[in-house]
Amino acid sequence: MMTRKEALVDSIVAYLLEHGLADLSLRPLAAATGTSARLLIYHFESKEGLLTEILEAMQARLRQSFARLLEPQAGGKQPQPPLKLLWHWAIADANYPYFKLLYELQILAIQNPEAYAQYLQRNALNWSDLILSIIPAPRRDPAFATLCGAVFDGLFLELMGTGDRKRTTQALDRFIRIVGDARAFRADT
Amino acid sequence: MMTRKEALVDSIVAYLLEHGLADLSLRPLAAATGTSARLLIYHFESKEGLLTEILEAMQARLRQSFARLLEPQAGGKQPQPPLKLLWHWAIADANYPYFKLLYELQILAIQNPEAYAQYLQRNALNWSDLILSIIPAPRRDPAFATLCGAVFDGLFLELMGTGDRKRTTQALDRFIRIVGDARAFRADT
DNA sequence: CGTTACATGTAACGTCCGTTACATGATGAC
DNA sequence: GTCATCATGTAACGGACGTTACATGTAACG
Repeated sequence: MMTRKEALVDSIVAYLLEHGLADLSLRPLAAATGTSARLLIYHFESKEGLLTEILEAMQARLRQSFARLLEPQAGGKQPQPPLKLLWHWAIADANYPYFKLLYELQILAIQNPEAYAQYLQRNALNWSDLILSIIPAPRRDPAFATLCGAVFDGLFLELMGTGDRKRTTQALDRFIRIVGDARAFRADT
Repeated sequence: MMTRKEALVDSIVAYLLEHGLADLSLRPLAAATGTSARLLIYHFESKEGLLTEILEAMQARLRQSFARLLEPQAGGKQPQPPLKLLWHWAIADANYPYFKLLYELQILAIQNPEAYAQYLQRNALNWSDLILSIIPAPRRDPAFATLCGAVFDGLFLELMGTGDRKRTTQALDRFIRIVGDARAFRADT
């Protein structure tokens, strides 16, 4: 059975995913989620507490989704390059809005750390570590890991700006092919 | 001779570069630039007008700086890969804050187009076109151009988050080397 | 000197913000 | 049935917001 608050968290998550963080304000949020500013404070102590809880809930959902991504690899699927696997997971309809929000948080924290950095610590997906972990060991040096993370971030940014899934995905494929072709990574050198 | 307003624009640009866009408010801005909210409205009509003018001024400065970057290539410098040239220009102390702000604007416009997209149109550096234009013609296909733009954006994002000029620059060098090595781009295939 | 245009100060308007005080339903325990 | 606990509604607080009304200073021009 779902408590009132859990249902509320669901609505708030949905609202934040749609409207972003920067202009969040309690009364419109309350109206959109069928409650009142009074009750938001009652359940979450403060706006800051609300954001903390909601961002934690989001992070938990993303982690769950990520775990689900890794499961079926035991099955007989043809193996995809890890970067491509990660990409299609991130741009899937179910996960895309979460990433959008986390990128917004990242930028807000850069420009206004006093206000937003506190949420970032809790919500560091630790993206670079995650990407590093899926890179085959022989290539696991800092420069290449940073590059892979940047390709991912940059393509996602481009996707958010243009909505062009096809072109961004092709660009990722190109990257993967170039890396595969590069002399520095081929066995015969 | 500098009019009062031109001097004011300078101060406001400096303030915005330091504090970002998302939480801009007239009274603190006025206090920091030695004027009053009353006068800001007087000179710029409205907050929206102020942002429009200031962002235009920023864009003009960046364009000037970019023009200065291209000039000395007539001289006897050793040619750098275009991406690397662009990168060192963008992360130079004088330009870095402008890029930071433009990335913030980009993200804000993605999450809240009603409020911010209007500024984006005027301030589209037309990044992808710019990057496309510096790519040698034989490689000028959409996927590769998108990839180069993404590498740039992603590395800049990483730089903003971590401040690690060295690692991000090394990652760019790695990208350039990988591209140079890739079979798909070598003459002997 | 008077006029005109630009520049500036003071104070307020109405609105929204996060938050709180206070009262009151609902629900289950004893 | 009473009592405690959770939940909720109404209304307001003090403050910040963008903006405006109104008066005043300043300076160049006739």
